[in-house]
Amino acid sequence: MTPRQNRQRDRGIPEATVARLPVYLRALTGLQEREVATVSSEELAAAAGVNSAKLRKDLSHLGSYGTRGVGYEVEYLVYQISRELGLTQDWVVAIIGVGNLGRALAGYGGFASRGFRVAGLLDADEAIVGQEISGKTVAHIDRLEEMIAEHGVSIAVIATPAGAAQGVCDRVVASGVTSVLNFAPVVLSVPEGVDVRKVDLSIELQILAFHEQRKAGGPGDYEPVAGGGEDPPGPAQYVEAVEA
Amino acid sequence: MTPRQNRQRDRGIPEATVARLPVYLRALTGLQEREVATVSSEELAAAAGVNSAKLRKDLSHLGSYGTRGVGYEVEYLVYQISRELGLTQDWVVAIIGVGNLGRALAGYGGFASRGFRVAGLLDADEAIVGQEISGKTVAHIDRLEEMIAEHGVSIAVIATPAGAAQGVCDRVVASGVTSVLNFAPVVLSVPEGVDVRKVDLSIELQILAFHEQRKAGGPGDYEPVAGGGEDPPGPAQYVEAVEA
DNA sequence: AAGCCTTTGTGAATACGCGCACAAAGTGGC
DNA sequence: GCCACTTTGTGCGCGTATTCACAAAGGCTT
Repeated sequence: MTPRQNRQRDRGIPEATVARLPVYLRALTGLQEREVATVSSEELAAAAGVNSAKLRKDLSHLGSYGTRGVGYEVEYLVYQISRELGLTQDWVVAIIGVGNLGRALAGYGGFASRGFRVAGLLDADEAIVGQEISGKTVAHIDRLEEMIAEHGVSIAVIATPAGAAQGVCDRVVASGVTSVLNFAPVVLSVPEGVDVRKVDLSIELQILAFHEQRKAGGPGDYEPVAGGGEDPPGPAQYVEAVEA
Repeated sequence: MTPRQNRQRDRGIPEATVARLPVYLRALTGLQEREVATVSSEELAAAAGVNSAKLRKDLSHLGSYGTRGVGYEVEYLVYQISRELGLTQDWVVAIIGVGNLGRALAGYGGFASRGFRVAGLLDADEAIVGQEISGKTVAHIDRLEEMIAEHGVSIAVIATPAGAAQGVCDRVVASGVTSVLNFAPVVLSVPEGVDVRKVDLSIELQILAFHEQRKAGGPGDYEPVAGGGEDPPGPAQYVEAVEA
């Protein structure tokens, strides 16, 4: 991802900071529910699982919203972060692909609670079209463009099989959508100016497996290839290992 | 040190590299299906959506597996990456929390296809216990420790409501699990040596909203203080703070 | 075998993110 | 009003990640 030129003022909030703001926000709303009025960077950092200096630096990118000697006013900070993240306005979301995952997403409470409104569910499978899921009727994918225009969809959630994802992506982008959340296990290619974020369960598991393996002693406890001397194993031999 | 550290199965593979290896692996298996025998770093990088120099450097951490002037042999590279990630062995997974998301996870094909075996599904809800989901019968959460020990679970997937997640996490960690994939919207605290990865749909959407908002002109070009249209949360206090 | 062409592997430069440590700023007590 | 105490905001150094650019290495052709 390119560090896009951010000409807007001094609003160059680091990407790493942006990624943490939602975490802070969640911790803060938790405090709000417990009616805590103010919180120190130390406390909030602990709740968010980060270093307190990092938290202060992150917040300093939004402005100077703390009070030295006291801390941050919870409610005020919630509002500032929400505004920075764009959560003070509503975002219209379309979920494309109503398989197991799409269904789970449609029923996910975390959407509505933060200003994300699911305008519609779409699928190509005639057997699914027409079904009612979480209070919404599944529409046919043919009506994708229509729905995007009609409801003003600005974020598309792609939960289709891998093979259909790029095609769907092209269509939503052609319809003017510039933000895509992709659950399909493919790398989507999009034109400049379109943001894609990817969630991939399989990749997360593989990363965990790597660390788990390392804890257990790393790869090559056994040498998987004969003649494991100093040279890298030749290409011819591993095939047996793989197919064995 | 010689430029070629033979057997540089250096445990110091950068985290950023590890996170990309599964992406390369997926691109490679795609090539395998199309029966492509060799691939250049340029082509593979394009398929994985990264810079080719980065790809080469990533692969160089695993060893010197390419041929200059030719590229990488697809099948060989698939094997090497799989081995490095620990996918040449089976990993036993337990899914805790069988709501919408847990159900979707249970049926997710990406698990089984990479050596992840779902040993069991667990839930606290008596109405769900006993149901059959994707060929597995849901067990009661009381049998968590028993199941972990019996099946040798090494990765726990937590898909419970937020409130239950930390408790479940403590229990799986106490049972010896050292890798956790957390879907619950909470920050889990775990002892040293336990890896936690988090997937949070809501956070991803919020990050997209931030960028979407910025594309549209950024937050609060005008001061979003009282009278500005929306009702900011909370009474009068922070309004003063804004203007002060 | 020699030369040309392609592509890898990597040194070097740059950018970025993190966390320490501390001065500045504000609060509360007396 | 002054002082002691708390906590923010940030300068700075360090380590990691990314990208460029090129020499080395291999194959292919003649």
